[in-house]
Amino acid sequence: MSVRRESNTEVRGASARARGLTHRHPSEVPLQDALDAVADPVRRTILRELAGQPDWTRACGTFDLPVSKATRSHHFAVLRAAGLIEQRDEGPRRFNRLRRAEFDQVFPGLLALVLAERA
Amino acid sequence: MSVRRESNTEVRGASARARGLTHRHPSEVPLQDALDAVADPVRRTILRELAGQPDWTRACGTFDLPVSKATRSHHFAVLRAAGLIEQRDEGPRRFNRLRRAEFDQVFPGLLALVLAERA
DNA sequence: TAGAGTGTTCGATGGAGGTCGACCATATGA
DNA sequence: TCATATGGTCGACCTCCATCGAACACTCTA
Repeated sequence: MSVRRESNTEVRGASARARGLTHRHPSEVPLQDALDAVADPVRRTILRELAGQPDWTRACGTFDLPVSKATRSHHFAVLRAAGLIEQRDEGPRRFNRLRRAEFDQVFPGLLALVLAERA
Repeated sequence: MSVRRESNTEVRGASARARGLTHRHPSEVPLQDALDAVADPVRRTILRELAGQPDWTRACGTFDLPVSKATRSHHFAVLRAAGLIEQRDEGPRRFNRLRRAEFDQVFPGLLALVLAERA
């Protein structure tokens, strides 16, 4: 019998993993960081795939990317730091959401260029 | 007496230097190149300075940049290849013009973000 | 509690590109 | 023809970052 066992779904309070998740609102992101984030082709692929489906339906591992697991994780961290995506843990998986409106308000047109890219 | 001496102002036909000038219309520029061009802070400084004054009034050497002559020349070549500027020789000097409308038509909003940057 | 699945961290590596000094090319004017 | 000024080219260097394998951390289920 453990003390203070809340629930296995972690409804209340962040899990140990989620606590390490540092998000950044687009309004706190320098243009330099936004451009750097968007200048990488792998990251643009992530953004486009993410835009093609509803929020919170894509875990990090479900993206079709030509890189290793470690590199993939790195790219998601960059996108998070650039205010381009939001992440939420659900069990062992980490689901993603494109911060479309927020990002577009700070950097109007930039995300649209990425999503319109035929690649 | 040289044969076929046109004029010293090179009104007709390009000068030897100008002939080596390879321009690229924004419509032929991949998004990757546009983003790479704009992701460099020195190049953004050039674009902002250029936007602050009328076309064809700024020679390459008149920009206040924290880099050497060689590096400066490199940056102008990148901007030219990205369809962001147009260059024209006038005597020994090379004058610049921001391709604002053309670029904005292909990459709407991108240049505006750069010019709005407070830096 | 053991195992499987998902994702991160760490250290190392390789390549791309920004940077420079030196030299070269062109244009103007004395 | 020479001197000066502007700008480009070349080769070398160096830093940053994308990349990887391996090990680790967390979550769920048996």
